[in-house]
Amino acid sequence: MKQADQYAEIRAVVGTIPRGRVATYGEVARMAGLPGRARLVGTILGRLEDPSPIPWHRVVGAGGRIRPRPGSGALEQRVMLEQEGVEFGIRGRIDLGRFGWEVDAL
DNA sequence: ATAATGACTTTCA
DNA sequence: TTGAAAGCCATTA
Repeated sequence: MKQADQYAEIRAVVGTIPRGRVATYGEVARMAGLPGRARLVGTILGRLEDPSPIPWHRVVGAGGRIRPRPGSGALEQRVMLEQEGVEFGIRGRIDLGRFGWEVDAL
């Protein structure tokens, strides 16, 4: 399998995250068929062009925490998520039990 | 081919 | 609960 396909797969998975929900880097990697490549997901999202159709803001760190990153996008991400209805608790944490992606299984 | 880097995660003090 | 350290893995230099 070519790496270009894996990149596409990751972008596809991120694009599948429903509005108002979030997924962790690790989850995205696993669903893209690349377990253990959480960092790769972050790397790819960071290489996306500014105006990208990919909802990168729906990808957060483990435990529903916004991961610090170069630039001031972290703040933007939080704002966008709040606009989609995602609630942030104290300390800026997201309750994955309610806003996580694969929570419908209940 | 070796070394450094990073939008990650988990473990331990 | 918070912060530091190590583990992991593909990309870059």
